[in-house]
Amino acid sequence: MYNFSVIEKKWQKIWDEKQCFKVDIDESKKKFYMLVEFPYPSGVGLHVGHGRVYTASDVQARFKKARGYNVLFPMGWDAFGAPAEQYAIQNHIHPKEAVERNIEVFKGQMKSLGLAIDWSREFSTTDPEYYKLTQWQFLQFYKAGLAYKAEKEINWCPKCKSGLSNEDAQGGVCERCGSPTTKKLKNQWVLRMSAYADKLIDGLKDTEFLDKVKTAQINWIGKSIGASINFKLKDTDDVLEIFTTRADTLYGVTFMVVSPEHPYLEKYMDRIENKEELRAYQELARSKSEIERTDATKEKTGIEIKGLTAINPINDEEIPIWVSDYVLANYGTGAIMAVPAHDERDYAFAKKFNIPIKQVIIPVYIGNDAPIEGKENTKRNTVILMVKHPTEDKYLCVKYHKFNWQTLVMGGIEDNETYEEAARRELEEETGYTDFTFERTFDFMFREKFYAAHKDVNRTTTNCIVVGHLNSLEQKEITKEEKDTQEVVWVNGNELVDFLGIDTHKRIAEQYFNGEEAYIGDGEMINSGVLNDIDNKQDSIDKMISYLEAKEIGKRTVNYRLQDWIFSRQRFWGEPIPMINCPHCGWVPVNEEDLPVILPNVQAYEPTDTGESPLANIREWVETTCPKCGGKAERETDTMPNWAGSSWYWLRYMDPHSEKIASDEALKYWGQVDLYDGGMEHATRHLLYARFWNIFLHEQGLVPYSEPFLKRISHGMILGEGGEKMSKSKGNVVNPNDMIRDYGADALRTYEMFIGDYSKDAAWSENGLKGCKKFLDRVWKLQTKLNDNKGYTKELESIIHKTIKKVTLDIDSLDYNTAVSALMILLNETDKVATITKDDYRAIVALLNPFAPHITEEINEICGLGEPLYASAWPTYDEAKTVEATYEMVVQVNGKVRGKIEVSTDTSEEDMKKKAQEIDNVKTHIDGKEIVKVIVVPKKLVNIVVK
RNA sequence: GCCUGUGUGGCGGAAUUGGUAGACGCGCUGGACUCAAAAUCCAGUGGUAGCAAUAUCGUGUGGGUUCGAGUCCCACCACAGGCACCA
Repeated sequence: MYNFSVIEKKWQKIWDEKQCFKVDIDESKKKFYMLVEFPYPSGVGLHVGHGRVYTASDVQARFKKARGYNVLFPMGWDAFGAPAEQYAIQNHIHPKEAVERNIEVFKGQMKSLGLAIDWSREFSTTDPEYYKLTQWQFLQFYKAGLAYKAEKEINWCPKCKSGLSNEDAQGGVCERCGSPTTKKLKNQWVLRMSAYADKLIDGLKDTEFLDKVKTAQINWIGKSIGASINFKLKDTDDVLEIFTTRADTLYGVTFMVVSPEHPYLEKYMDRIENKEELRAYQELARSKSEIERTDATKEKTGIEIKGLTAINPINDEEIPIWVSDYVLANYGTGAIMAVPAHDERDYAFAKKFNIPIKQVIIPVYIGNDAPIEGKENTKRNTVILMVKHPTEDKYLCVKYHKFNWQTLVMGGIEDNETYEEAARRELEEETGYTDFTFERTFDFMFREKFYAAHKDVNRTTTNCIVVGHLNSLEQKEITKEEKDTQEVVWVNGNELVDFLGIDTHKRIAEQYFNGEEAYIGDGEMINSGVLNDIDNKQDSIDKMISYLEAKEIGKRTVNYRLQDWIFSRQRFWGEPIPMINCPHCGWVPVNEEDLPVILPNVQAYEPTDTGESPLANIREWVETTCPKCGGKAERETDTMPNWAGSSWYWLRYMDPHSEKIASDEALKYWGQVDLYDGGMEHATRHLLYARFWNIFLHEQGLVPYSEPFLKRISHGMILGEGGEKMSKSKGNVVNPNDMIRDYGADALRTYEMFIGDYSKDAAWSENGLKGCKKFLDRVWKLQTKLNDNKGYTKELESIIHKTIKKVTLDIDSLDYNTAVSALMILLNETDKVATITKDDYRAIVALLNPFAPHITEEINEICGLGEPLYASAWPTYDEAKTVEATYEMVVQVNGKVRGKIEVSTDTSEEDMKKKAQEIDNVKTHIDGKEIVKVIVVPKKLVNIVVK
């Protein structure tokens, strides 16, 4: 047979020595920039999952190269940050050494996979020449006013002893170690990313990111349009500013809520009567982890502030102020107007603390008998009664004889009557019961529009639901008229919903048993002054905001969930932030010609307990002179987050030895990344940071494109044989080195492409890998079948053209698995012929080359099939020749397959119909039946419809 | 709770976008070669009934549209991922 290990090493050496994949700017060719996320060189080496991603990128790169593109396919190392540092701490070596060692391992593994990488462009984010430019770019942010130092409540990981950005603390969990994060007040460098929120949303239009990636970004940015409204603080000159998307509900405000961190609490502490209680609550909130605090399912907590109230600017009502941690300090203004009737959270809070609920939007339902157009409409206020039986779990209903209605007791409210009075009167009139105890009314009323058949008019009722119970079943005599029209029925609680015949009454029963909910839907405005009678949300919001703006008590405002980027880390292994703190001049940037600020050698690089970077202990490094006044000054000791180096690395590949980010020529030629492959976990971190960074560079005139990446795809994971995630503890980790040793890189690559849909997870199967090895062995063995004929073998011609077409289109659309399968089909066809030509063989190895580059080059060379494949053009196909002379025509009767027949491809529709009906089995299904119609799909099928 | 996805043989997965469901591979069964095993090669392989031709059921569940539905529409179920008190 053949020794794949020898062949693979041979070709890897040739590619290296001849620099086959080294690229330069070539204006005569179209460029293609294939980028795959560069790895953190950790100590464990590559995973078979990496193998899948790098192979797919490599297939793409080799394919595009063969198609005539000038392909940039680079690789580098994202070596600052946690993985390298942790490896170093655990193994007691300097991170720099650890990184060098790990890079060697990674690079060796990539080479043994046979990747067509241009290694002349390799760099590491930890190279001083590279991080010099990272620091330089930070200074550009600083000079543009987009980097600032601020005392901020930030996410803090107690285990890593470092601050984290919002993106690094998603879900209240540290991105590095998984511990729950807390909040800490720290002086931090921050990048003003929030100012780019709209640009980050708009820019997505110019990209071809996967929809789920776009959605994730848009959700993370969390744009919401609303209004900010100023509530006067009573007896002060201050206003409490709030943000709301529901300005339409301003009349429904019954309390305010501020976050425990709100500055007014400190400012007015002297006036607050329940200081002790407030302090205790603030302390409680602070001590909680972010997960505990933001758990939406937990019960709401809070306290009312005594001695401080607000004034509703729309109606001058005095409104109590509460403190609760369900209001977040870092969103909006850290304060809200609470409208319990129309917000779930406010409703839950009001219910718990017995705060009044004021409905300002009333839902409108169309009754079971819809209003009839043209009939007179009358309006009525009504009460509907939920009356409980004195001793049993039964509820009072009435059954109307005439109209077959089954309802709760109900009736109109007369002038000057309270709900309770109306309820008592109706109860007595309709049922004779008098011994009634009133409990409450529902929080929400509703309107119903319907046709009242008994009066022949349309009605609009405004309904209040009264809840109470009877103490005894004593009944007064009721009028004959009432008796004749209806009958009193007691219905069991569990049968009530089914018993009631009207949707609105069913709903009442459901709400009675399950509890009411805040009404957040559309409806008609009530109790709302200037807004009354508007019947939809959006109009109400618009009208209210215009009104507020006219009166200068509020304005239209946009709010974002996206926060500024916390850019300081209290770690050793990162880019030093090139800033100097001078007692006279304040923060002064390091002179650009003094860059890079080199990361010094230290004895201890473990994080400190003081919340300071380990760099702070190196006095000779910290102590420096002020670039401005020359006096004594100190360096910033915090370092950059590990996302800094990855926020511009794709630009560096374009020209990795430039003094600048890259030369203008290179930036212009390579432009945007055409295809960027990476994990979904970066959709809202790296991808957002990188886009922000690039948009900024573009605005500074430093790069030609605003959006860095044209197309972003994401790949599925490789799972263990059982379908679970590979992990050491499960013992199901597959080491790519072992697979390469046992089956060869070509087999591993082919299998990883064949394993399944590239965008989806797939379970590893060593038998599957063996199958692909077998396939390559069979391709190898075709050598024995070579003849001296020219061109394609006649019997194979059509399938070869078809396969070229299929593989070409499939690689273009990233359907690698079906491309491999098409090649397997082609191979199976070659088994059916006695001998093949060199041209047949050349086509097969050329198509297979991106997947299995070593073995195909070897076959190509020893059989003398042509130029080396790495330097050859992709095979072409003739569309006309992809069509075969005959096809199998399918015949259906009533949509069921009843026969198949081989016919010539140029058979006319008439002949198709005729031939279809000649098939014996078709005849048996249509004999004696009437043919209704015959459907013909050219070159495919005939369907005979019979009755 | 909300937003994305995804549900197809024993397994990984195909299906030209409404036209033969299960391509291709794995596994399994039988056979050839071998003293034997491995490797290799050949044949078969969704369920049920049948010697067979063939019939019938079958793409998470239940409805619907259509000559024809894995594919389209409605409702539901399950799983995965993301977000989650964002006012």
